[in-house]
Amino acid sequence: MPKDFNQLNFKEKQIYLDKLRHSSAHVLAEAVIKLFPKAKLTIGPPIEDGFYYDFDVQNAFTPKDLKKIEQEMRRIINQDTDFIEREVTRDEAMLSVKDNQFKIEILESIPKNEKITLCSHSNGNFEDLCRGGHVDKTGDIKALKLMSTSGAYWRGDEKNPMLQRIYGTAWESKESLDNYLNRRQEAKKRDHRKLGRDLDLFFFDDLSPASPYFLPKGTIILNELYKYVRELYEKYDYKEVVTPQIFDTELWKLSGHYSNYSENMYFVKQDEKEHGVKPMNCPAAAMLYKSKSHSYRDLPLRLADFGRLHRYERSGVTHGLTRVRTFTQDDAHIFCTVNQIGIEIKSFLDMLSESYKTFGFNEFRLALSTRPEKKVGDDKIWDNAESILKEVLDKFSSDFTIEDGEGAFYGPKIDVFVPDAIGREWQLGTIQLDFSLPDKFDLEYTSQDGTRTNCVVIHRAMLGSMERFLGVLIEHLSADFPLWLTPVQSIIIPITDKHNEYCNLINVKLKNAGIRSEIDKSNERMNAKIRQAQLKKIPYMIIIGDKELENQTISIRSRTQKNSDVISIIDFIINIKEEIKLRTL
RNA sequence: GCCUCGGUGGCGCAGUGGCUAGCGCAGCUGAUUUGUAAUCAGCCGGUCGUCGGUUCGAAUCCGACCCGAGGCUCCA
Repeated sequence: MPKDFNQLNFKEKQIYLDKLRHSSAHVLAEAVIKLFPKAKLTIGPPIEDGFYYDFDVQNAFTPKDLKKIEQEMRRIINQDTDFIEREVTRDEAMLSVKDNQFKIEILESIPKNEKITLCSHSNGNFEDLCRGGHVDKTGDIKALKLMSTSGAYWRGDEKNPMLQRIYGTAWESKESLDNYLNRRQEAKKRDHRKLGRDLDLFFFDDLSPASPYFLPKGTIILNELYKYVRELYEKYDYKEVVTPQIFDTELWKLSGHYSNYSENMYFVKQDEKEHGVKPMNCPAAAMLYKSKSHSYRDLPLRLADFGRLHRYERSGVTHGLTRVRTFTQDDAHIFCTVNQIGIEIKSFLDMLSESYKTFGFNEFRLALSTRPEKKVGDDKIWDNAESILKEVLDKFSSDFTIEDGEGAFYGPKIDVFVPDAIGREWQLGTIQLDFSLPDKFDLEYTSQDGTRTNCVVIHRAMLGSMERFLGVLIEHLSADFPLWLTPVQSIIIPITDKHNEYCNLINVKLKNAGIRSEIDKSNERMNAKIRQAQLKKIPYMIIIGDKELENQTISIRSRTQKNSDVISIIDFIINIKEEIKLRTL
């Protein structure tokens, strides 16, 4: 560690850690070569919190190998030799990697005018083609741990050979490493898959892989989410519709999904005809729009559809609630004129940030994706659309990224990303312009001058997949749901069973007030009941004993506050209803 | 899809060729009637992911398949 590491600012620390991790990757490479002389080196960059190195080897590394490799790395680090970079000619570099097709490929991809450097440590015993950027000595790697192995395709392309990757983490001090490992432990506790089971929210089963079953408690949360979105729809002037689930393949041929998306679709045969289960709502929305003729006066028309979607996802990519094969979205399609695009997008982003704030997602990332190579519509339309999106984004947020060429073939889009507990980012909201759908489905309106004009379609989802949103939300809140969302809002705990009757009375009052309340009449001591309630993350515990019965009061213990308040049932109901209504976080 | 690891009662785990496969939690029954995070006791529950093979004998070894976990363009 540089003496003044703690004096460095955030950016400088990052730069130092990158060097440290990149250096660690070199040490890893040396250790692997020493233990597995036939291994071929490929690339070994620093990543967030660590580094990896991809090797071309016969057999995959086992956990035992990992231990041995780590030991060898320790030895190299203890030797505390200097990292040395030297510039070489292209020919010299080529000679040094002549047996390694991967390095040759890398070398060939380096622009002609760029310098070529080799880096070494261990007194020159190990040398690797490398752009540079190391710590001074191997001994500067103060804390290190190999984390895992995995297969990884060369350059990430599954057509390429698969390499074996080793992930590691490296830090400037032992404390930082411990800190990091602790953080991972904590994040694991927030894993929505675990919490979902523990709190009886949902489960999965082999007979319908990657398809969640929502238990009553999970369903309450989902329904509260729908309810909230519907309230916003009211406010922002959307109309909700319900559309079919399964369509004659004709529709998917018309929409283009049959040729572009069929590998992600489920098909069923009935009456000698092929039908596709919908993976998206848009064709149905288009049919709905077409069911009557429209005037410019009808626009913008915002049609919301919570339709259930099915998408076949490859077996290796599904993940808890965040990547499933069947889900619903708070999906809507906005049919509008070209001139209305800007204002519609602005209004949507307003609604989106209003809702994200309600959930405590104060930091989300916006990404604008622009025209890809394969696209419909001429450049003029795209120029216009992209500049509208940029303009809205500029006004809306100082901080968004532009992903060139990442747009859908039918139009540019803005995606909203939110990180989960372990730092993985998930796309939640999205807003996409579509120049293709109106054309394919003849979505027209009669304009002021009586001519028929194609409208513009905007696809948009705010929370995105409701299932994914719930998954990310569970991790974000550690399942400490705000009162309005939580399945059981209060639990009444009688101290002995002679208090049961009074508890029944309170429960009826709470239920009449629309509060989701339960009584714990189990044959347990109060302490155990409190523990249960805490573990189930129930916001309010109502403790009832002799005192409460006598004074006709209740004792409140909240999940965050041990000390209980003794208040009247009326006051409690007033407070709790206010908290629900305001959707207090 | 591909690579590695894994799959034992509802959940979390132990058990690596040999007696009726264990433990904790949960569930059920009984006793206890207790003031802010676990009362005690008893009972129920498993063809060890599925199918096939090796073996006198398989949860344990081998193969296939299913499911899950961590990864699979953060570039010398």
